[in-house]
Amino acid sequence: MYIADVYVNLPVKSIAQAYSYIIPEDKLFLDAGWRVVVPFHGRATEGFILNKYEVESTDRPLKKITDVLDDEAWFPAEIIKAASKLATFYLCSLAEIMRLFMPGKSGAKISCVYEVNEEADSGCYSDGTAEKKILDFLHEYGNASKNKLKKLLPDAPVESVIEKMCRRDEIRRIYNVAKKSKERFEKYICPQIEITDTLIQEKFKGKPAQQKILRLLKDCDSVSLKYIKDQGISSVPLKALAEMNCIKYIEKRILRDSYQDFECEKNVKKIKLTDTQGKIIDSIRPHIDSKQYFMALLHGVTGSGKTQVYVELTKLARMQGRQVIVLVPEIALTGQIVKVFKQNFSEDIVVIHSQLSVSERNDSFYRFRHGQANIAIGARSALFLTPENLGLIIIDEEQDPSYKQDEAPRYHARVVAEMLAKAYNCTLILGSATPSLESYYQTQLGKIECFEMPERVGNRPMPKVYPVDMRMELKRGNRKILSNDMMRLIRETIQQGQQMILMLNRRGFSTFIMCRECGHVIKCPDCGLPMVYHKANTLMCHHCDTHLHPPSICPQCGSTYIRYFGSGTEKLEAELKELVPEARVVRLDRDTTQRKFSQTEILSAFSEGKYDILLGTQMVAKGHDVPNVTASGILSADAALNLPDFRAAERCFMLIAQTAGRSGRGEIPGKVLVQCYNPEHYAVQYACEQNYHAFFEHEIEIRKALYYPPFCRLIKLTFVGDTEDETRKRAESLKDKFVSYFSGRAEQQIIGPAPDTIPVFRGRYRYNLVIKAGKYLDTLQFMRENNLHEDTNVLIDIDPINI
DNA sequence: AGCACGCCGACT
DNA sequence: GTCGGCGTGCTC
Repeated sequence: MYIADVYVNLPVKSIAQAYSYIIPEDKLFLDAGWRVVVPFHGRATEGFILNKYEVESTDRPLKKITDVLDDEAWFPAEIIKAASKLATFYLCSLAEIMRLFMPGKSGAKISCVYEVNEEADSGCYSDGTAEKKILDFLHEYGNASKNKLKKLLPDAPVESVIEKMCRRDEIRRIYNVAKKSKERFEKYICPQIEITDTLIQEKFKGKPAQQKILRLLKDCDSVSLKYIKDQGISSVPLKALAEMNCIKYIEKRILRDSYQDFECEKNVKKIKLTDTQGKIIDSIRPHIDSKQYFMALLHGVTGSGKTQVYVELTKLARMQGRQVIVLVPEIALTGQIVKVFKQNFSEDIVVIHSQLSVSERNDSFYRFRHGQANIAIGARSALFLTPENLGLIIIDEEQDPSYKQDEAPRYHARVVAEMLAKAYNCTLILGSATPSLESYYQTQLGKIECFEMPERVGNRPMPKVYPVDMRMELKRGNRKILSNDMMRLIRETIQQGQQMILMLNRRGFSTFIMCRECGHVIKCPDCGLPMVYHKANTLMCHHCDTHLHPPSICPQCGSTYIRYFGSGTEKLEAELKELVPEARVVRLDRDTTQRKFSQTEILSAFSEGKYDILLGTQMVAKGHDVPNVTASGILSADAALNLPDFRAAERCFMLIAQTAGRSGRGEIPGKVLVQCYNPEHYAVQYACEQNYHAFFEHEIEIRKALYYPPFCRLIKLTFVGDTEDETRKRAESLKDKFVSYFSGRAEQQIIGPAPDTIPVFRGRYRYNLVIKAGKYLDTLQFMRENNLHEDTNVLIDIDPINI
């Protein structure tokens, strides 16, 4: 008999291993890579076959594969190969990685109906019993879903009756892949009773979890199930409340984004390539044609026409009949690139983004899988399509931190793309105006090829960038967010009918509130970070999204002398309205874009000239192209410099360079003001000169001296535990093991333990160790020998974004 | 994900 | 000593 090892696709990390199933006689064609339906814990579950083998007999009874989902293997061999390398690299299970390549987070929707066994006789039950009614119903109608049976027998314990009848083989379950629904739904709960404080305290006394749920539901129509789970509440109390008819489960439709309806003019004028563009394309062409793995970095200043190079390279790959994946940091903010690709390739494109419904996502996966569309554009999840014949991967703005997934598995799109490119023998192009130090260093070592595009298209000048020393402003008595120079630039720009971008990298109104009497800062009750004041009279935690009402007296000393400090985009918006009332201002940050569509709406309204000033967080610095923007201002350029992170300077440089790059893309040269408190800092200076190479040379020396990436690989280990002492001790003991394991090898270092930036999260203490690995493979070996990857109280982050 | 088991505090 | 809430382990 043939056995298949199957990974199930359930959205839980804990199911990490493969389970064995018997391949039924009529499905012997099944092999590695096929998607199937298997019974798992009594339910039909989507899974895929990892491998297949023949055995004489099994040492324990195995279940059979119930159904097959596709007409061919879902996973090409290349993907299985790349995925197993990724699992090794990121020290996680293969199942976790493979799940990324399946559309739909919680697996294919599988419905289950019950059929009657023809031999079963309802005569052996007396009239009126549930068993008889079920059998009679099934004999008459053929099959029925569980819900139908429940409606038929509202008072009977239908589930347990069904269970018993299945065991007696009177009825059997039949699994079907559910019909595609057009919309995507999210589960919510909503209250069925009037919730009052007294009710919570009296009727639900001694049920803390249920009280917590009811408190969350008080004063609102519904709360998403995900939010409840995020509060650390298990499914048990939810079920209890539902059974008491206190709450009801509902499904809310998730609105779709507008991208599949993205229309654009088809007859574009033919673009003549510049010499630089032509030369680069000629150099890469042989690599694409050779069908060998090749990786290159395209370093082109803002406005140098990288997008056109992407288009030409895509054409080359398509001429070979091969497929292309284009990654952008955030699809809604980079409509430009989608537009250009649609103009060139129209029907051949699928756009992948997080707002797609399961069925839309399924369709996109399917179309790409079968070559009905051959170019995919999307955020990092577009890497997990399953192409037959991939020929080119492009990662635009490769330095962007959104390419790092911030939950397990914590992969970086660049690493995934490299593994895929190697497995498919295809070309990988990284593009950026300000490449990450890691990537640019690789080009210096000659490990990846580098193509430079130092000039803007049409010889347009780079914008002029000037620092503004805010210390001098303060001395002159200006305590506002906007300096006098900035005010002048804003007024001039508006008077000339041009547009401006203002970047302040903090949301909200005031960034922290403090008691002037005792110095107490209001902190988030859940994670201990300072709470940010937002205009709607709420305090928000930007980490875990907790909302509070601001206190009028200090919770520590009772003083009323509470003051609001720091400024965010909301305050800037208010200040602008007061100082430049004639300006039409629009704000772009996470708060204004919570509604679907609005990112694109705001950006297109701005580019149509409906607003004079676009202000916002770093969102405004991403790759959109508005020719009428002639000025930009950066208001908190060096705030990030004070953070204890080795990438602080790199971030500061990139923020300035990218915001500056948004201006002067049309005929009129751009002007940029950079407000800062450290204008003499090298990151600020080189950014104002827009001199990437000088910045790189300076920064790389510092990284080398302090032994940081790209000279080593960082691994962050977060220890989680119930008591502070025990957690720290476990971290310390691992540190000792590490030190003795690598006894004195200088290239293997370990720092810590130190409390995490969020020292206590949901009542659990968090301590970090940071490993600086000169030889990553050896460190991997060490972690595996100590079973760190199996320890649920240790979180592993390879190449963390912040430490 | 969601069911069954078993721990632990509240209450006869 | 028993009952019920709720976290946790397990799913071929």
